[in-house]
Amino acid sequence: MTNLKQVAELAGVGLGTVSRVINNHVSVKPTTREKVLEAIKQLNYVPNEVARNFKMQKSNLIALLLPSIWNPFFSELAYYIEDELDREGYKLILCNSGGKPSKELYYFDILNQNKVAGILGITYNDIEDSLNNDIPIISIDRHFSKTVPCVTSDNYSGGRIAMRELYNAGVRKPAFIGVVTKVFSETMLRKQGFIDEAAALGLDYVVYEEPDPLMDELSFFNNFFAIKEHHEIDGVFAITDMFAARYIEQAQKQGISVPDDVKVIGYDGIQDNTLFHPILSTIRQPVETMARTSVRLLLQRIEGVPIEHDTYRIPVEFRQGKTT
Amino acid sequence: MTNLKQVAELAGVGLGTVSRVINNHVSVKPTTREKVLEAIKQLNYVPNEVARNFKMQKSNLIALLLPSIWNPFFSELAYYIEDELDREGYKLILCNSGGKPSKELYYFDILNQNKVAGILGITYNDIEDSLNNDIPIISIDRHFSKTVPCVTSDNYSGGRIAMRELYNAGVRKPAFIGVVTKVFSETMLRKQGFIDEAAALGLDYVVYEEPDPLMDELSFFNNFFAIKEHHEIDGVFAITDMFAARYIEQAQKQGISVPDDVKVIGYDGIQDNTLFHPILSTIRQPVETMARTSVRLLLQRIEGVPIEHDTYRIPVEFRQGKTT
DNA sequence: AACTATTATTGAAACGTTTCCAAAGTTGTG
DNA sequence: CACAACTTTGGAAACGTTTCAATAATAGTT
Repeated sequence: MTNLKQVAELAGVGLGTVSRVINNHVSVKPTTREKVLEAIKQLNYVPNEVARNFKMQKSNLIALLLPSIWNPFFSELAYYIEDELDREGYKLILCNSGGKPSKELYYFDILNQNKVAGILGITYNDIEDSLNNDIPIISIDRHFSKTVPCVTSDNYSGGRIAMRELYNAGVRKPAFIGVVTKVFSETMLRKQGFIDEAAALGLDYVVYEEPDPLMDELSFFNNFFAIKEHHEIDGVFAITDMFAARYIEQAQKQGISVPDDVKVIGYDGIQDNTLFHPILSTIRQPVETMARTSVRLLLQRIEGVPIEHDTYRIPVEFRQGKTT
Repeated sequence: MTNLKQVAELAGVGLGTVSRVINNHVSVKPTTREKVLEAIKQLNYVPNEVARNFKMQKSNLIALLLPSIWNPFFSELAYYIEDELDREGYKLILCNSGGKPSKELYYFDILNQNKVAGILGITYNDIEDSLNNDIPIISIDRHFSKTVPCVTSDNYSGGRIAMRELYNAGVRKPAFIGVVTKVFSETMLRKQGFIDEAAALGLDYVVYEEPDPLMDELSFFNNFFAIKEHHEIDGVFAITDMFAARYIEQAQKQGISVPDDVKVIGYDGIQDNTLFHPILSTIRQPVETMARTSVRLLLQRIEGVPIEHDTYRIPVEFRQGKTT
């Protein structure tokens, strides 16, 4: 591998000059620049990013820490994040935490050691304490602390809209289903929106949440359908599209027809839901906007520009499918 | 940030000794090791990975270069790859090429500059020339050259099994649909398996491929259904599950019922196809095995262990859905 | 031409590791 | 106790870049 020194020698200039040419610093005479460029081309020189990162004591790596890339919502998010990062010259490190606290902590350590430039975190657990203030973080969908800005969709409005749409579709005994999320999680607001709207409409409603976020879905629905009252439900707002899809799958096994017996609305608006049976009505999160906003804010942080708000809520919209 | 030197000073030993303790080299007296460990703990020292990578002239980063993480098949693959890499102490860099040659080349350059330890590539284009032999590569689903091992599912058998299953379901006028892939692509064998099996069964068959791999699906199906002969088809083998799903969606708009009028089989076995309407019959690729095999081979390469075969074909299986 | 102000260039030092040679310490043997 | 053989340790050198203080070159002014 050729290095700076070899280029400098061939071009007959000093190390610093080559460095300035590469980094487009101003004060270098056009004729000198030419010589250097020529030498670079001739030697087929490419700067060693690793050495550069080392010297600068920072890398051009941004980590995306999420529960599982396998989840279609996260993979869409990751797609746009990677795209935006690439435009800005950053590379994306992907970390699947499985939603486990230990894995989340583990990755924070690793990323710290690797001096990543920043972290985009979609975390499930309270990891405040282990936050290293050296590394800028932007959180998606969860509140860490005042010092970590959070990007999220407007979950509360989403919850209200969902309930309103169920109502418009004739639902009078609605249920919210999901997994319990921590108090500081933004997704909790979906439930709150649902509750407030149901109350405003004067409806009797059910909230059923699985306390263990890692419990498998089969047991969840077994428990759910074991409760007699749950068979009177005529509308379901599920915390995510995938959860809604699982509900529909299980409901059909119980002889419940969607949308005839029960109307269903999900949350996310994942791409494939047009392929689901039946096409799922949902609250669409503006994934692309969320992704790009998160990246922008993170880069702003990295560059030391102060960030105005501590929470950025992006508006959602209802997308009509065949389940309402 | 504390560094080696500070630890050495506190422990009252030399630089080399601390380094040897950290890297678990043998020749260090137990009492000395204790002292060092104590100092490390006291100073809360963590080794600077960036400096380490620099000194060693290699990083612990592996790049995964694929068309789009948004695609559910690739996101499943990425999930298992990340898992396997993490076990081995490597980090995953994610690169979406969009299947564009320019982007693939671009990423090869970038990754080269960043001295990644290895690359897992799912590429669409002929990028042989730009391969830098310094970086070990394992290819998934495409053949580069003899020097780049390829991990793939048994596409040929998959094609034959698909055709056989269509036949068993009563199909007599089958079609293969997909996008044209390069000669060196393994996925081409799906078509070949289909053709050979159809021929062996003495059937009349149709092969319809879109020449532009980046054309949008809507135009593809418009073109497809515009051909009269295509309305006589009673069975479809699609090159991927997503493609099959799109076919079903479009066919229904044409008033064609699946599986009554046309039986359909996809390829991949993506997780969500149980949520599709109707549940898709498919040839399931053993994604997890493929992912872990690829990683193992790549690490083997990185460590300089020679690799036995130039192609690893993992067996597939038919998974019955409701479309056959 | 002499001097000043400005612009362009040089190369040593530093970043935090690992490696390696030389030196010091330890143990065993006759 | 002297010497050999082995084990353990110290610290300089090196990795490829950026930066910065010092120096050289050039342009501008009188």
